[in-house]
Amino acid sequence: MNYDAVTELALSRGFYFPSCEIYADAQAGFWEYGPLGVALKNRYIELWRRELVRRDGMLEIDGSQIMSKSVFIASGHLNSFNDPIVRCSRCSSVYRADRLVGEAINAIVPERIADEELYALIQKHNIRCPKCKGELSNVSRFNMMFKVSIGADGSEAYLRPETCQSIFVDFARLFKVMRCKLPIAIAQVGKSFRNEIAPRQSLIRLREFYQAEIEVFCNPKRLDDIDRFDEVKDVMLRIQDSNGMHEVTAAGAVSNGIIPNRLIAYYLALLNDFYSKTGIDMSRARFRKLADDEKAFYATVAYDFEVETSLGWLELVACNYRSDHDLRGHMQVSKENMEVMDADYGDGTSKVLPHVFELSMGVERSLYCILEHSLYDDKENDRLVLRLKPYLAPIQVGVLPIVKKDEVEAKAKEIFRMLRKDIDAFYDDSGSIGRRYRRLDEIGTPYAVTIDRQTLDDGTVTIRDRDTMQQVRVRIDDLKDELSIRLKMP
RNA sequence: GCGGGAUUGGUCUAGUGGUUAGGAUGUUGGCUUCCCAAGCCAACGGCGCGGGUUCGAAUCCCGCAUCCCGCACCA
Repeated sequence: MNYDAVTELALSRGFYFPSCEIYADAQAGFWEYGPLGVALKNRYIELWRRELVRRDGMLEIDGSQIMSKSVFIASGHLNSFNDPIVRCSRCSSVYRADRLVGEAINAIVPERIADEELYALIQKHNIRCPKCKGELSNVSRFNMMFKVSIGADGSEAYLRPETCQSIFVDFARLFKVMRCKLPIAIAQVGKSFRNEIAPRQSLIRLREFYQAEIEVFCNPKRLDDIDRFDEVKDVMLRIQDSNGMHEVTAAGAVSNGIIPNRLIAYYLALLNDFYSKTGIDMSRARFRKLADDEKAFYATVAYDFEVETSLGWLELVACNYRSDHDLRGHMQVSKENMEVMDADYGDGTSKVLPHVFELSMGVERSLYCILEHSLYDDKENDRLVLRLKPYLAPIQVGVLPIVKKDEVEAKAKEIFRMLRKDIDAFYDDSGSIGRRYRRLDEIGTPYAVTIDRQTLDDGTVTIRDRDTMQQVRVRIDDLKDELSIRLKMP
């Protein structure tokens, strides 16, 4: 299905909708999760915990969203998480100053060039607005972080632009108190904030959004020494690099150099396993190796996990080898030692400043892809079906009396009460049975339990399967078990 | 941020200055109904915000905001 269909479903059934929408000064880039959306998100996160955090023995933390200025001096965000821009004084078009100059003088402009130098170049070469030939303003900076002031004296701080900085800041303590050994992964799911110039497309580019990030701390000399690699060596990965698309096993990708080491291959494989269980069509997904000019300022090697949608290829997860960029930065600014002890591998030292490989996941984008890949227009049966994996469905089972008559209704309510504490169940007795099935189909409810006259005679009910519309009859005594089996996480 | 288009019940939409603002769908209640959006009755619910023009504005003009498309930007 396409973006419009997903958006209409989201609005009409309360998966998500614009924030502050009753006010005219509502800002773009902020969206709310409704009841179905938050349930879907929670189940998605639970699958993430299962397939990544627990599977790999990661530590999970939950850090502050507001962090002090020093954090972002150390991380480089105050200097690098902003773009030099110039504005045309006539048509007020805005351009990236470094790129404009680079194109005009046909040379590469260094990343760390000062604004004054950039402006000097603009004047020296008489660079004008590409659109209207108007004069360009002074170079200014647009920082993507939201600044906040704390307390009565208004101390400067920032909303975190990525969740991972808490992990780096907390690393030294966590390593000690959790008795860690390299390699160790630390995970966090939470909100991040970026002051995007042009938020677009509902959940795709937000100013406030959830990230689920994993930072793997490792000894840079031991990147091929991963005990658990055998678990994933046969996982098939689709990897695109400058030589084209490769469909290879994790082990094959390492041996022929498509992936530089086993550590990266191992975590890409875990991520692949996770996404293959979300219901995203993996034949429309790939890991794309980024070229040097696409990478973030801190990355030395980067793969994006991308999924094809009606909006084109969407980046869901940035997988960056950040080397020691972050720990080194925090070590220098805070004077806190971030080195840890590892085994002595024969070079006479066991002290190491860990390197980091990260999996930085955009939660909203992932949920959007799941919705788009799951939504199906079943023309044969004249219905819209959200074919979510049962374990991700916001409402897991509908409980429906076949007719609204005293005895059947009472029995149905009794069964609903029996289920509701263990299973996300929804009771519905309004309208015809077909209409109620359709409503459940549209929000992705995988099963419907129907109570009919036979229930009163022999204590059985039917379970209807959303995708096949087939029904099986089970005893009420077995119902909870029957449903639990079907709803189990994979 | 630039250019273009758009904004009417929860959702989709008709409406070129005077309409009781229409329909579909939905929701609620009732009747009917024992398996896939059936039918009947009733009810609920709307012109993005702010200015202006006009005797009169959903409709014309200006500003703002949001949404969509393209450009630019994007960890």
